[in-house]
Amino acid sequence: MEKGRTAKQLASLAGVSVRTLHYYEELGLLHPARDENRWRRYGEREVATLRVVLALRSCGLAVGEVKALLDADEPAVLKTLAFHREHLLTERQRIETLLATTDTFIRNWKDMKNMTDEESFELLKQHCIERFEEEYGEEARQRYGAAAIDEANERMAAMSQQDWDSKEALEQAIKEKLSALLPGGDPESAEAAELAALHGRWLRMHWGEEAYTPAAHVALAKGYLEDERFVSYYDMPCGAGATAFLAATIEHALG
Amino acid sequence: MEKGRTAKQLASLAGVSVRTLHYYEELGLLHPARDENRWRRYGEREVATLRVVLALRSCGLAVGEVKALLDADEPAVLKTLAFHREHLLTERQRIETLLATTDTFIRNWKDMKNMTDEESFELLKQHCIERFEEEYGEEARQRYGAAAIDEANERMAAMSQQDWDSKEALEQAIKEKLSALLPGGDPESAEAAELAALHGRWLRMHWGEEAYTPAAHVALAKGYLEDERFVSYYDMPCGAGATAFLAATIEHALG
DNA sequence: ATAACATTGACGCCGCGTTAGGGTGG
DNA sequence: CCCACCCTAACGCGGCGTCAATGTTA
Repeated sequence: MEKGRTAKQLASLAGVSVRTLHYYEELGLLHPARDENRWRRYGEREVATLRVVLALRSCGLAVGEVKALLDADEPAVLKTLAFHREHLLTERQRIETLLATTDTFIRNWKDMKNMTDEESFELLKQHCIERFEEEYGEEARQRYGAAAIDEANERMAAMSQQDWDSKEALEQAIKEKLSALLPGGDPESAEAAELAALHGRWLRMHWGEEAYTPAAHVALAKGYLEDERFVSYYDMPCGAGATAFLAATIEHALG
Repeated sequence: MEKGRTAKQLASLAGVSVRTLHYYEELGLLHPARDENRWRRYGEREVATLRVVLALRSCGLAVGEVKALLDADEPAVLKTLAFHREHLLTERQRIETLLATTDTFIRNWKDMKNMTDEESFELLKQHCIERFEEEYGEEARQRYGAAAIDEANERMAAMSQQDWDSKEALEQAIKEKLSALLPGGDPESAEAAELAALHGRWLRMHWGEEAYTPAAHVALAKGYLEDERFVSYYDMPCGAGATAFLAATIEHALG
């Protein structure tokens, strides 16, 4: 009889499976000793670590995040927990939306069959808003404030089919002009000023005429450069440096 | 220019990726025609189908469930949606619990380090309750009523460490006796009556002394046989037919 | 020629559950 | 000899995203 608990012993003590212990070890959360037959032996330190891990998991944190917290100090832990709390609130909101949608379909399933283009267009917009939220939501809220994003979303949801089409066309036109100007182009040329104007029209569709100011436009463009996902939104289809070029263009035209 | 939309056209029309269209086709949800170059051509029928698929997906239904609903009649659809709604309610409750747990840890993270055995024991019980809910929750609520299950969970959460240990010991003893008696044993023997008595003690720990009646005990045992997960709970560790033997034992001793 | 489409095929993500195949302890 | 435990290695799930390699159209 060696020192320390075996896998099964710790597993039933902690209420998890042996596989879970192995998995946590694979990811570097646990480091049990081994006896002469390579059997894992969990000492008091591992038991304590596992307790912390399970406690943090019970908040819904991902295992990777828990790993990062194991060696973190208190402020870092609190920051992660607060961040995670926001995530949970978003999740709850998502569930609420799913419930509402489900209830709608339960109430009148017949309408599904004759769903008009109009109704399915609403779904499409909803879909796009959700995609944005998933991809950029958190960053955008931190950078521009939750109220601004919520308002932009509402504005999008209120768009007519025509509005929508011209928004898409505008995005297409911006990318095409950007692609055309990027190789060796001058951000201070007249062509570039047109590009900035196109982007301004696009922005006004999202923010509304009243909320738009040239200064805010320039600030937004600078903000783009600080988030790689925003950067890749233009760089990926138009080429490396596209976002920087666009930002320079806007700053020269409006700054 | 052939008839019907190409993949990209339908994708941007519907607001999903081309990969998604391919995936739905793999699973048999869509069946686009092919032109002479094997390019997919989506006709009006596929567009309509996709609309239904996305609508049902927007309720949070799994793709497999959506597939099953494509050829289903209205009552079947409504039944699935109602079932799904219950699932969403459970999910929401889960998020609420995670939020509460997270808030607790945010309020006093220091206590984590000195978490006593007592507190981590509470977590263990919570954990076990959740595992039960995931595995048997829905079936059990349908069979025995939500109130009974909720009460059993509360009773479990209120158990002391001693109660818990004796509950575990009891489960162990039941399985051992069942394993011993199963090969050729007689459900009407005195040994078998002891087995039924052990199971009765276990049940009283879950239901409480007042709620227990021999008749309900017998009914429960019969209920075991109608859910394969309950059956395998005893059959898997003790051998095939263990649950049936246990039920026969209980019925003879108490019926 | 170039770019923007199209095709099939396959890996990756997360958190384990679940075999499979072979050793060890009591 | 048996059984309960130990080990490693690997696939599987869901819903696609994301290459990769190759062909087609404008």
